[in-house]
Amino acid sequence: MNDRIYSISELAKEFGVSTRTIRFYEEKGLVHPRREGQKRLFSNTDRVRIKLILRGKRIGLSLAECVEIIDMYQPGHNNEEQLHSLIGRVQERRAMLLQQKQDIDDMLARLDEIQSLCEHALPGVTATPADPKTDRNRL
Amino acid sequence: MNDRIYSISELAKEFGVSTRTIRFYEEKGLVHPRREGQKRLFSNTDRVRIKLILRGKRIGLSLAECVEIIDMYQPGHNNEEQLHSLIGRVQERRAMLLQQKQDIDDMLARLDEIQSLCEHALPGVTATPADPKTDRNRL
DNA sequence: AATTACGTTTACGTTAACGTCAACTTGGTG
DNA sequence: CACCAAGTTGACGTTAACGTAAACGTAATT
Repeated sequence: MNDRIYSISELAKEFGVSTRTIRFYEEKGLVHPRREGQKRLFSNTDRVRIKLILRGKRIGLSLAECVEIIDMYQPGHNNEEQLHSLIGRVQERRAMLLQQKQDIDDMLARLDEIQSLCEHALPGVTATPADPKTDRNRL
Repeated sequence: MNDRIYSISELAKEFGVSTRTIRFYEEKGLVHPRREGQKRLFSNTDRVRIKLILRGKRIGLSLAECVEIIDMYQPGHNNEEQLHSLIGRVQERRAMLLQQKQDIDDMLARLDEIQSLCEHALPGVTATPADPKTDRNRL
C-alpha cells in the first residue's frame, strides 16, 4: 500500500523545491505531516498532494486554487445540494483549462512562426532533423 | 490598415482590466502609447500587445516572460549567433508549453473522475446529455 | 568533546502585479 | 461660468509565495 514515510528534504529533493516551501505549504494547511518529536513525517498522501500542487502551479494556479481542485471531492460531504454546486465548479474549471489549452496552442503557433523566420534568415539552413515525436509541423 | 487609435478606458473595457493596469504596463515598457498633450493614444500595435500579454498571463506567465515571448523576434537584430540562441529559447518555451498541456490534460482527467463520482452519488442521475463538441468521454 | 548533517521555530525581507487614494488638468455641455 | 467625465501623476498599500538569517535541537560520526 505504498505507506512509506518521507523526510522533508527527501521530498524537497524529489520535487526540486526548498524545504522552506514545504514548510510553507504546511503552514497553509496544504499538507499535514505527522510529528515524531519535532521532525515532520510525510505520508504518501502528503507527497501526492505536493505533486498535485506543483502541477497546478505549473499552469499558473494560485495555491488556493490548487487546494480547491485537490479537495473538490471529499467523500462524505455528499449532500445533493453540494454535489450539484460541485459539478458546477468542475464545469467552470474545465472551461478555464480548455481556454488555457487554446492559449497554449496559439503560443505554440507563434513560436513556430518565429522559428521559421529564424531558420530562413540563417545561411546554412540547419533545421534540426525534426524528431517525429515532438515535431509540431508533421502531417 | 486598422490604424485606429484607442483611449485607455476603451482598451480597459475591451479586455476587462483596469486603467491602472494598462498604465502599469506602460511603466514597465510593455506598451508605448503616443501622447496628445497628457492623453495616451494607443495604436493597434499596443492593443495587440496587451492582448498577447493577457493571453500569456492566463497560462501563468509573468509579465517579464510575456514580453520575452512577444519580443522574441525583432527583425534587424539578426546576427547569426543571436538567431541560434533565439531558436534555443524557442525550443525551451515549446517544451514548457507542452508540459503545461500535459498538466492540463491530467487535471481534466481528474475533473472527469470527480464529476463521475458526483453523478453516481446523485439520486436521479442527471448527467448532462453530453455535448459531442466538448464531451471528453466520447469515443 | 567536537564536528557534521539534518531538522526546527521565529521573524523579518522581497518581488510581482496591481489597488487605492488624493490632488490636479482638460475638454466639452447645459 | 460652473460642472462633470475622463484623464493624469505621484505615492502609499496589499497580497501571494516564498527567501533568508539567526539561534537552536538531535543523532550519528570522528
